Amino acid sequence: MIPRDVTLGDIARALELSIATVSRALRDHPHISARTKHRVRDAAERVGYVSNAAANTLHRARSSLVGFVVPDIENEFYATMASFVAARLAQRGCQMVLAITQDDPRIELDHVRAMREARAAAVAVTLTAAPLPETIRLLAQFPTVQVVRIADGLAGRTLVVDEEAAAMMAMRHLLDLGHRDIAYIGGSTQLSSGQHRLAGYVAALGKADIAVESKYVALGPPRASFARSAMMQFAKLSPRPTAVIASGYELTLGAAQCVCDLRIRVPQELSLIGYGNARWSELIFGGLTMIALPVEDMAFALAETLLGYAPTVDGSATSTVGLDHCASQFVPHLEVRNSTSPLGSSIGLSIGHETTHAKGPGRRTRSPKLVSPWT
Amino acid sequence: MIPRDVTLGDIARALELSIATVSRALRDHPHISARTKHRVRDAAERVGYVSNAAANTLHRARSSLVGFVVPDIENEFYATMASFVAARLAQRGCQMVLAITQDDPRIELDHVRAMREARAAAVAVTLTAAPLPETIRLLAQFPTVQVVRIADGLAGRTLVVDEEAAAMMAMRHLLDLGHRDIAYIGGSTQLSSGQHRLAGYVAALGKADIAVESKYVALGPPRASFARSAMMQFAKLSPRPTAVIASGYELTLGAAQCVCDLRIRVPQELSLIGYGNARWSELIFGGLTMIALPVEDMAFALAETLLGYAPTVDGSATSTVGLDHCASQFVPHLEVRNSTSPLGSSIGLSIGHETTHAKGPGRRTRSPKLVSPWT
DNA sequence: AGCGTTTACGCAAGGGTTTGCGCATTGTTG
DNA sequence: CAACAATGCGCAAACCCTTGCGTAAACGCT
Repeated sequence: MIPRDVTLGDIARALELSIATVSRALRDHPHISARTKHRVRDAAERVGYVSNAAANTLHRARSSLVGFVVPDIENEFYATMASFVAARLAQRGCQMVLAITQDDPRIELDHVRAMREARAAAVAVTLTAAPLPETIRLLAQFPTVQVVRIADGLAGRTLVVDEEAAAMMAMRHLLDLGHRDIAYIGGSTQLSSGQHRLAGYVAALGKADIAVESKYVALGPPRASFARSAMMQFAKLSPRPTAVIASGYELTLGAAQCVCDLRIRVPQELSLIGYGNARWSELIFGGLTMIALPVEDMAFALAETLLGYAPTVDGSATSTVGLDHCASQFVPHLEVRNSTSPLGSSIGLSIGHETTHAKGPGRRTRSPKLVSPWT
Repeated sequence: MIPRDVTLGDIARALELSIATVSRALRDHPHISARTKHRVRDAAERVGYVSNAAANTLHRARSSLVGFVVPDIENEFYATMASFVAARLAQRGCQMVLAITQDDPRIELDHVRAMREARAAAVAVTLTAAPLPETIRLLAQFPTVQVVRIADGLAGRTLVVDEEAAAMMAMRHLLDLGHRDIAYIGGSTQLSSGQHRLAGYVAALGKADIAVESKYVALGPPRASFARSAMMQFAKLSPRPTAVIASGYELTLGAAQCVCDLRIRVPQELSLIGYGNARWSELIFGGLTMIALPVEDMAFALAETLLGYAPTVDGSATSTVGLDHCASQFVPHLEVRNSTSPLGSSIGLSIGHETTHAKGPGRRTRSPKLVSPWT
């Protein structure tokens, strides 16, 4: 710990070789004899040599770090993405550094600056609603890929979701079930994602010739607390909505909390659709119908893209191959479960509405058995 | 992007100053005139200078990076910890780099090695069940703090939970409710945490003069899938357990999944206690009784400890102050909700068992209102 | 023997920053 | 007025590694 780190020089001295030779031996340079390589590696192992990443970074003016800037790691979507991407990058000798902005532009800037200082090889970002100009300026200085949310004025690849289609899909499902009074809880329209999701909601209503009632639309920060209070408002409305779409992870959580607090029976009294890839979605309300994102595909695409930008450490050619396979725009699908039912069907759990756009196998959608096999 | 990064030298040349002066001006060194400082800062701003972290790290032989090695970021406990710690560290100019091991010792080693190469200032780890010797050797080379799980043979601070007390607390709750056939799903006893939790289970049974039935104990990898199959096994038992404790985040998730799949009614047919800080715990089964950890306290302690090791960037004295306030061993508490009920009370939701060890205000424990205010 | 080629290694530059020390210039005191 | 402190700044070393180029030996060939 306190003892100075062992350097190439130390090994060189011990073996009476030059630093250059030691360096090359460790990097498996062709022009070094097998015997020397062996001696060097052996010595390195013995003295516990560990290369100095800083010196490397300094030399080649860029590090092998890759940044991932997310608003919130407790959101399972980002957690999964981060997890997956980090694993993939690690395989190729890149470290992912995760930055959490809490949707605060100041914090965001600090993180981006830090990545810049670290000479990160590339960075993936899900920007805050109103990024500071400085943030954009800094981001422009390295290969950037924007995830989910996109800001204009920033070049580079983008990985987005067809939010509008997603929202329309959910709406279509509800409309098919006969719902007309459908409320919507969404993130701020300053977010590109929030904007498009709302657009989908509006478009779907338009198509069905239903007017958009502003009292049925709640837009705000993507926090559970906001969704909770929005839901409370809906509960007080006179022609009460018969269905609600919460279009965000936190928003879904908040809406669910409120529903639980108020002991609203789902789907008998209210059909509810959530958004995101929460693992708990199948556990509540006998299964919460969700707008689900293809996280794995997206994570794969993101990882490959980032690897394309990163310095190829192990010499393997920059495999841009994967990039062609994966799209830039991903389409979500609706996981129909039991939190949505035909309007007016107050007869316990509803059945027969699995004919919709659900792509995945419906096996996890539970049938309305009443007798538990447990007893 | 391609244009070479601007360096101190560039600024120096432009201003006809020496590099040293520019450096000092930016770091607010006392022996530089205000005028010069201003000129330098102005120029730096204008040309978009951003300091080279690698050069710094190289110079002072240690970076301002702090590592956090966790098994799984989708576990809300670690997500919250990471989130909190990262925020705190960022305030002090440290970057946290998150490493996810997936409980794989190989991956763990890779990450730890990378942190070593990056000359991280300190690292917090939640080790895998069987860390590679090399991993331990590397960890010994910097200030380490072990979180939740501890391995012997590794010095440094530890941040643990009184797992045994936690398990006993949960058991006590169930025993008080009249349960005798209590099953237990736990993580591998190779994990210090798994070991102590199990010890608590066993001890509580011993105190109550109940023999430990091996068929009621399932130990395995801390994965939801394991808990799920363990739960399946329990369901097949002849004297079926009337209560189950799942002692881990993933394990709780898995157990809950199984319960949902099997349509077991909770708490009427089975009392269930989970473990961790899942935000969804209040949403399922009308509220899942949980062994909850004081995450925030722990995160605070961790952050302060790490800051104590980190180089004080902004010159502020290494505030080891916080450290005295916070313990090394944290005591969990039981959040009693509605997934546990007295044995034999098949009368819907149970009431009146809020007299137990629940520390927090019981306000979120829902009363058995049957009529929803919604309708 | 002479020549070209391959193999094995060393020299030294360069990359950006920090910092101890030295050198002026200006201001202060005996 | 001399001695002295304070102020403001530059020189150069050090941090560790990579890599282009140079050198020297060994080898195969005519």
